[in-house]
Amino acid sequence: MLKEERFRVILSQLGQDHKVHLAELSNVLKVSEDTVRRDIKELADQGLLKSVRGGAVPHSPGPHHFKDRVEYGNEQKRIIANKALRFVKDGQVAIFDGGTSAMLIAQGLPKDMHLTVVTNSFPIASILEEHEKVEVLFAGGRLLKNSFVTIGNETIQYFRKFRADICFSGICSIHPELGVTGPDYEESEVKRAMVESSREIIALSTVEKLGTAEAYYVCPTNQLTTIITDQPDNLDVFEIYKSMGIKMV
Amino acid sequence: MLKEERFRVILSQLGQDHKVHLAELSNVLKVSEDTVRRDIKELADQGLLKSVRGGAVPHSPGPHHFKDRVEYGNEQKRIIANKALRFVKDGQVAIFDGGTSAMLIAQGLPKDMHLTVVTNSFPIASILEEHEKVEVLFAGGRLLKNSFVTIGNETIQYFRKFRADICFSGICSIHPELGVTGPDYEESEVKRAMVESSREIIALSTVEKLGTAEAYYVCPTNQLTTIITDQPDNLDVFEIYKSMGIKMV
DNA sequence: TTAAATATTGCAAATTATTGCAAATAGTAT
DNA sequence: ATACTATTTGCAATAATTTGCAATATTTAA
Repeated sequence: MLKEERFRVILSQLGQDHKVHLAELSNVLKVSEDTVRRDIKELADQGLLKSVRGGAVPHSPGPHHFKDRVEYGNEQKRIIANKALRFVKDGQVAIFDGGTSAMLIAQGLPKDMHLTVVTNSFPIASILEEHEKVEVLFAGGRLLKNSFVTIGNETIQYFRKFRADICFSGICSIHPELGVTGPDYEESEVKRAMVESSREIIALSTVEKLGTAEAYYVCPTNQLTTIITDQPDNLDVFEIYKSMGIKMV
Repeated sequence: MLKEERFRVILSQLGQDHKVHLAELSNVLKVSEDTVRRDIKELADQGLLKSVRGGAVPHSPGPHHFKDRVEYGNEQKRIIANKALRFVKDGQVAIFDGGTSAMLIAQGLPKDMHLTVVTNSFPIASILEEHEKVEVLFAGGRLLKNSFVTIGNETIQYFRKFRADICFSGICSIHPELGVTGPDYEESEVKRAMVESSREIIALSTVEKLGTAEAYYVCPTNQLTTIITDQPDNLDVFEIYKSMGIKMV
């Protein structure tokens, strides 16, 4: 088999799956992983792909570039996302935060739903590319590289300009008296801006986070409209929140 | 068997399989591998195919759906990017626009260079993820989905907040009297904001774009500091720009 | 932190290219 | 047809490239 044939296979699979693995290619092409590695290096030098540990990804970041970073395996979050989808209605303005839960919601949105989404998350913007009727308004700011979200004062100011119908905010700690809190100062500040810019606030959490608190304050608990967890809606721990007028799902 | 007949067979098989192997052809054509090699060399000289180790592949290689990626390897733009890299200095604040030229520059930046990059392009932000010492400030705004850049008033306002050292702006039309112009209204507006926020402005263009004009105005030509093209710096057409105090590279 | 997975490097074997050359072939003018 | 020349072909020696392997780093995940 010619080297060029291997190149074709590699690029072709990359075009299809948006990623290739060394071991897999080694099997398919019947050559050693070393050779595949060398092939990938050569293609990378030509700018045709980007070599990464264990394989390669497309070099020009297309629609799927950020999506592929997500772990979709988490069943809890998937349950939460499915529950959350019921709350979005056609024509709304929605704020999505940068967590993986919100990402799964975006992923699950009907392709023909008309929506305006305000977000500070590259992955979410990337996912919504395929949703033709969704207009994406992206919050500028300083880029947090590992998580691909923007933060900082600019981001906050951007969210403040909106009055959204609904806001999906990922897992923070929620405590009846201590309020909603998060582990990172700047991200918590951004979350507050999101929450304060929205009429309806859907908190996405797991039961373990209920009744706990962390260092940085986001908002009072009674500001939440709904708390979505991965559990049935009739747990005892939910009572205190229900009594505060929060819908538990 | 005539040489021409062999040529026919080779090209025919190439059209069918997108590849030919020396050993295989040697069998089919009943001639030595050396002869096949020489045949292929001759066809390659005529530009009818591309000779590779062990055989040959079509001259414009690869399936068509990779055209966009192949365009990435565009030699012209690579030349331009290499020239442009000399202008970036450690510690600067740089504005990058959303074109592929600017993308190639970002890609070529030394991994250890300390830099602040302001951009409205997802791909550029993504490329710069690996550059640990580069801080990325991302301009918010309405997301243009197909090209993954933000545009609109918000984007413009974001750029206006900066006073950058250097700005890399991709191919627009450049005319001595009519100024710098572009084919899209909103993108041209954003480009203007970028240009007006920077001390030094490096225009990335090809010689064909020089002396032409399009519908939407970006800035006066003499506002440009440098024009980088894929050609040597001593062309006659460059004189008019040099006389305006613009550095031609 | 350790343990596992992946990368890098150097190297020898296998494959393919290149070169020079002599024999075979084809073309041409007598 | 013959002699002559130019081209083509196959072969052999040599050079270059590619490939897989093993030993050694390096990175990642737990």
